[in-house]
Amino acid sequence: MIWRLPMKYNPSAVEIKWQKIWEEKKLFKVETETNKEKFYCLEMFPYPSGKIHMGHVRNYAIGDVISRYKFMQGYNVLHPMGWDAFGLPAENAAIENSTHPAVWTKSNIDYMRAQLKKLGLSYDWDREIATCDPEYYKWEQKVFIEMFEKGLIYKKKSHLNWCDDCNTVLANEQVEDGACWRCGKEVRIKELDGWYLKITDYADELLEFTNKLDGWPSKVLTMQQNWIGKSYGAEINFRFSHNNESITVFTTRPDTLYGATFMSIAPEHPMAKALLKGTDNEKDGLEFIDSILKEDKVNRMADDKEKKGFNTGRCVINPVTGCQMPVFIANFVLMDYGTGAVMAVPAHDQRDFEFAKKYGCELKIVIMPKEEIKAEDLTEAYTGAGKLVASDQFTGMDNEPAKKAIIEFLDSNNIGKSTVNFRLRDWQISRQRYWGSPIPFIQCDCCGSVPVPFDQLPVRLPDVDFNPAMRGNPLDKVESFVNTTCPKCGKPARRETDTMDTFMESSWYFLRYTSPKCDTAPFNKEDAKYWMNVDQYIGGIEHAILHLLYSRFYTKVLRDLGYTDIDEPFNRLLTQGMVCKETYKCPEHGWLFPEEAKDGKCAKCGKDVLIGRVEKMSKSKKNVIDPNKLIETYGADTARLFILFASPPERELEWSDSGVEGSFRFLNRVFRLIDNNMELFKGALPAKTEDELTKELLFAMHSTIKKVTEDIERYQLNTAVAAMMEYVNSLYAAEAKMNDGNKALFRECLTTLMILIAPFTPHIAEELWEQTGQSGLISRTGWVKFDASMTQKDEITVAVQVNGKLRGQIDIPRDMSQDDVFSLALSNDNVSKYTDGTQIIKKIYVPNKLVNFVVK
RNA sequence: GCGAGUGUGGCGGAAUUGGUAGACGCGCUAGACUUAGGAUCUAGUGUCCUAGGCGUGGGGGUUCGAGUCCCUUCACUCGCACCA
Repeated sequence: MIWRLPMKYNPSAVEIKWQKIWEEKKLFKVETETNKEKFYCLEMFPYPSGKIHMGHVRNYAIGDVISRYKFMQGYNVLHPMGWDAFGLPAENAAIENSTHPAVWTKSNIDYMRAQLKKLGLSYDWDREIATCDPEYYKWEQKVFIEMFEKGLIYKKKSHLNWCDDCNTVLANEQVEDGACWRCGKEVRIKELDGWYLKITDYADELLEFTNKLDGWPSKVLTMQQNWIGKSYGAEINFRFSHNNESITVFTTRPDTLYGATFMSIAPEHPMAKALLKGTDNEKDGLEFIDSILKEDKVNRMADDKEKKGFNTGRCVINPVTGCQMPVFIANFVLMDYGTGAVMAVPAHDQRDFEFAKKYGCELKIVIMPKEEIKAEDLTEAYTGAGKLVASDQFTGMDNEPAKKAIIEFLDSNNIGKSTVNFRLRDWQISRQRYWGSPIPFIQCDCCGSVPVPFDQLPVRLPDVDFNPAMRGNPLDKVESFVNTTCPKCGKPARRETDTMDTFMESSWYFLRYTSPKCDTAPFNKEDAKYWMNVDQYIGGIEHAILHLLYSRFYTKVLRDLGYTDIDEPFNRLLTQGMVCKETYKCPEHGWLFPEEAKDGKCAKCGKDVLIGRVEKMSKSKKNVIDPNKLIETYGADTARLFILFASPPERELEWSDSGVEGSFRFLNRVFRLIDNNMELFKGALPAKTEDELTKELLFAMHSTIKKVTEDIERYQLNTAVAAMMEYVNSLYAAEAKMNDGNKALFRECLTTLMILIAPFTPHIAEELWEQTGQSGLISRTGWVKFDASMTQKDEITVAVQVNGKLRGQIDIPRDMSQDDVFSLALSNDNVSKYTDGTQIIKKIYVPNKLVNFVVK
């Protein structure tokens, strides 16, 4: 802790002063009429949870450097901020505190906006949006109806987690040990209606474009590719032996069809109960289905879950072998992948193998590897490549070409066909919750689901009194909201009370920013055309799948509805790493806040504190640093600088209090350096003369500009900061040697320093700019350019190696001829020690860098 | 299990194209200034038996030359996970 603040640099006064000036001058308000090239820099907007945390600070500090840098480079920069304002926490807080979610949300937004302003971020606050604003969700509702009309939305029943007491659907993560997280009631699976968006219609395009998003981290693209999960295979029909019906399976291994000895279907499969009808075991079978469906989804999908099945007593006929295959209902078969039924090939699929061992099913080898295997010797399924055996006319074929051949055979006999399957499922957007955008539909007994006419949008959330006794969806109980008339037939009808998943709002907010006040459409087409795409998007890796995939999908939908021409919203994506910190634990009091663990003793009991692992900052582990306190102590500039310097943006950042102090020290050094030389900025300076120092200063200045510029371009902000620190060190060294002839140059070096630090620590830069009497604001000053010729030294030190080992260094004039370099190198005392009496068989010269003699 | 990533001093991290490993910062050591120093400044700081050797998780390879490329192995992190 600093126990005496340095004399002149007073961050809190400086920061408040400049934040006020920027705001008054509307410095970052977007220009509308301009010839400048545009740059759209966007950070993921926050959920207004109450206050900003360090993850936000890191996200926005990175975005701010990029925006301010682009701004100084002369781009017309769009750098907006807003609020992902719908969602569960607001509603839970409302119920708990008997306040309306809108009130809670608004006060959080006001508080967090003030916090962001304290960080000195260059947002155009005139474009601020909050997604709970009816002027925002109105357009979402309109687009929703248009999607419906285009066949991209449907309603379907499916099996979901349900709590009887709360009367609502629960997400998987809201089920704890099979019970409701809020009331503790046992959760059951219920078949329920929900609204779905047909994201699967876009699966192929979403997948294909992952190959074109070269500004995205490959990690995110790989995750999305896996999520979409395209696989090629076949659909094959199997006839039942007891009636004329058939059942279809999906398989990626049609080459193993001759080895299929039984079949497994999902408990939810529509045929499951029908199959049991009339069998001896009907009652047991139905009980088995119920017992599986009763389990919550998390449990059922658990890692080490034992495979369980029930033999229905029915059989299908293998279409190529004619064999009878018993049909099992099995707990591990998923209804929402493929067809919900699989042909089981126990010799060549590990799951089927385990299942067959347990229930005594036949194993039949049809793929033979080079080293022969026998069914009775198998301890696990053989899933590798090989030649087909016991497969009629396909016997002897390699299994890969056999896949195609068997599909062709099935196709020509109307038994099956080649098909593509996706892991991606349609997007279920129904939430039985209040605090979300109402789904603009009316349920009519005669007409079904009828969209609300456009002129009646938005469907606003009705006013509700919240209190702790509330259960279920508040909307269901608002008669005036629910009871309406059918827009089609005029008869009494019920309004839809499901609201939309909040990922809907975040799927298009970046488009709304381009014309946030547009009242005739979701956004103005021309404005979107000018601003899109987002040139740089920055956010957490946790959104790699959901938000980023939904946004890509929604953008394509808007394109197909005629709203835009763009295929993809985000050109470049930067996923910043987590902010982590050491954890502290007291043997008696558990997790401790950093301030409770000072000097290694628990503040409550004095016991020794256990220092735990470095983990992501979280309230539960108490390893958090409050941005407010940080800014109070050191100022926003120090907070920003430390965060940018400590780690490259994509990687984890480990919090370090002494690192923060180091950054604070650096800003003091900058302030003092310029303050010490204030007289250089007052009046005329002597004419320039050239000496050694001139060369050094020119080199330092131009190479630092080059390094900082190039590092910002490639988003290596930590090394950009390091370069500025190095520059300041060299300026201090030069200051001691300064004479009249290079005062003017030194002044130029200082001016350059202010400009270079401006995107990183804008307040101190602005203050020094003013104190040194420069005109205008530094935030509006052009970025500095470097002269490449100045970044090269005339005298260069070249490393001399003998057999790859460093033996000496020589100073040469730049671009000396190769032969001269060799002879100079050989004349070096230490080098000649290793070359004398040997035969030089090879000489290597990397110009201006390195010499290597290979000797024998 | 599948996929991706990471591994460099006491610590956070540099090394952009295969070319002097350890920039910059933290910490530490010594000194200066000082009533004092947790401020500031100066010098030093990978390691060892200090000629020189050894050093980027381990082993092997390619190369005049490898933190960087290839093979192999270990450890950790993240994502997905009965996806047929």
